[in-house]
Amino acid sequence: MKKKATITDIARALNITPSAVSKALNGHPRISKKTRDAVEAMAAKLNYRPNHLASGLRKGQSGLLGMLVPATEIKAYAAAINGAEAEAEAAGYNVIIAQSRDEYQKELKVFESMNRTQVEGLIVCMASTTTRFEHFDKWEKEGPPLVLFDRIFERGKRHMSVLDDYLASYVATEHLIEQGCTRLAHLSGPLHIPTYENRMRAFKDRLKRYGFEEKAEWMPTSALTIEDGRAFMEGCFERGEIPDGIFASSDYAAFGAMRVLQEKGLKVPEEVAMVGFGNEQFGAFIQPGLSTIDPESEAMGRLAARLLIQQIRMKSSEIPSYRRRILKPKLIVRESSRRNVHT
Amino acid sequence: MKKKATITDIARALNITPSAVSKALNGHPRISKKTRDAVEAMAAKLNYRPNHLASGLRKGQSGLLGMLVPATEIKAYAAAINGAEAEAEAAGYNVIIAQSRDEYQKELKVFESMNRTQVEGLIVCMASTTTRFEHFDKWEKEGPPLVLFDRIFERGKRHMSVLDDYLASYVATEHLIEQGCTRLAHLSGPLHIPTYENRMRAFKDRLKRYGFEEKAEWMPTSALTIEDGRAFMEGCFERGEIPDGIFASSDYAAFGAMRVLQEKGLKVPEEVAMVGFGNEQFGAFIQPGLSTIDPESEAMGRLAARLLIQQIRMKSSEIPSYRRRILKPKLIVRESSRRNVHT
DNA sequence: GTGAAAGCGCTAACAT
DNA sequence: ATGTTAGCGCTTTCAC
Repeated sequence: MKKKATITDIARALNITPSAVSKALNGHPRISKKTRDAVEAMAAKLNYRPNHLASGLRKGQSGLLGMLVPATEIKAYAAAINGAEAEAEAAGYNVIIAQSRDEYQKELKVFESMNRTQVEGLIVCMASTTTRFEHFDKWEKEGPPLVLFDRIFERGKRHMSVLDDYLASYVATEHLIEQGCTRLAHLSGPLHIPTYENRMRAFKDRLKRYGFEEKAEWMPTSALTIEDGRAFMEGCFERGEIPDGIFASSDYAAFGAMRVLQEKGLKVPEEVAMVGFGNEQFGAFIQPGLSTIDPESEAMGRLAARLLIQQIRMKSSEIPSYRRRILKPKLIVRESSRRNVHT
Repeated sequence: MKKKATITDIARALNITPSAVSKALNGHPRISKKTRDAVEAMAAKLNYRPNHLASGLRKGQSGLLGMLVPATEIKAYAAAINGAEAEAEAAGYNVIIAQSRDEYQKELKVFESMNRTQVEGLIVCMASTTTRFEHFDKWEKEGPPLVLFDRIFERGKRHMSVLDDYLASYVATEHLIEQGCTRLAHLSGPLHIPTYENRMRAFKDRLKRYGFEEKAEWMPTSALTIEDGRAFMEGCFERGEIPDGIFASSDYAAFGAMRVLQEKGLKVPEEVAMVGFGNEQFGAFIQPGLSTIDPESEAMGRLAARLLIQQIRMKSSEIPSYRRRILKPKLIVRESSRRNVHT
């Protein structure tokens, strides 16, 4: 591991000054083709690699973007990361990933650490347990640009890249109704997050439209995990009231509920039709295959990164109005909701 | 977004010098408790955040580790990333993740980019298509420390954190034999990667030990995906020879094979017992549940990071002998291989 | 078209 | 115990 070559080394070897080398390397216009070629040749020969720390310090930029997600195992977030990284790479940025595990305290720590690391921007999907937003306010006042994705909150508008959750829920609920379901349940996440609130609202709107009953016990708001799904379904059996259609805001919850149904001997989709959310990999593997909403997460991540990079490149003088990118969900129909009612 | 406070600002406000502030902030011993307290108070008041770029430039370190994996969706790699990040965070490092998509060319690019980004060390799981290793040689000659994990190669020894693949395969194969299987197949990856070679060797050793037949058609070496698994199984049906036990080096391949068996009406595990590899999430969700080898990936990632950080902190003068961490696999028995032969 | 000089924010001798 | 000084590698005016 020998010492690395610097522009000064190149300069010395060529009998010119570091500043000329810097200009040559950066395609500065006022530099002769001859020296530019010489510099490039020498750089290659010395195996020169620009030092990002030095140029970053000088230019006040780190070349780093931060991205905070609840967990990287969740398919939707993994895909969003891939999208954001692709976009970032194209723009010459690296991405630092952090996870909140859906814990507010961890989220705070990540904000701290991202701040220290001098990221030039932050992409955030907030933790489900986050109900205070001072850290966002503070960041926006003092820090570099920030873009929310997937989960958002409304306190003060912000840049965001999100799914059209109302539409997603509309489509999923309509689909269940088309399949002949009339006694519908919706497993939701916390309603203080507009993401889930929007889905719940669309769900209720559909029920109202068709004159179907709205049962509070069939609309739990903390039902995102397999265990939550199981618990919900077991509760239904205890109360002796089983819905004939379930739209869950998470594939995991849908799976948990489905397994209980199967254990109790009910048929999916014939007796209970199901639609999940998130297009997790396992949904295509289980039997019956789980119908689901594909949240277009890769595109969501890509757009979030693009939005962020736009902010960064913008002269900070002219603060732009808050921009949002809203993606269209895609319903994926598999066996768990297909009853072949009409042909 | 106002200007950030620097140590110079703190120094000015306190009428001392930047270097005193620096020392106070870094817990340097020869500084009075009084000034230390004053500095800390002022730092808090001015909302000071250390600039990593500056200190990094000065100290010649970036605080960044690189990690290259084939793909982040694979459970084993996601877990390894989590492990490595936990370890890195504890040591004050951030981790930059990159994916090769199992393509040699992408791997080369990532090496380039990691070099430019001034990472202080690199953790690598090579692409399955990588058969030339010059970039490793070059990195090791010129770059910061490097640790291999999961997949390794033998050309020149290197630091590594790996599973005991021979043992994993031994255990899986023994388990199938215990369940009464005698006509065994093994779906493998490319044998130029010792990871797969070791598994294949253990598999063959077991067959030999028990005097079972070794059929070339039952030991494909490019069988890691769902499609590969399907293709293998379909081939078996075409040839009219079906194994009664399959150990696959990937849960995906196992799943593909299993689905074909089920489509053809064969019972798993009664007619064909199956064990996969990787402990993918879906394995617990499908029916029958897929027995598998848990590669202890999180620990593997953690140990890789620990090994790397040790190298980094070591005086580069004393080059240490190459260290390896070898993890014990865990067999997870689910329904796909459980025949209740004894008991 | 190229050079000289200053400095980004921080740290580490060395001095006092 | 604190200050002085120098410089990490690079970029950027501003001269010439």
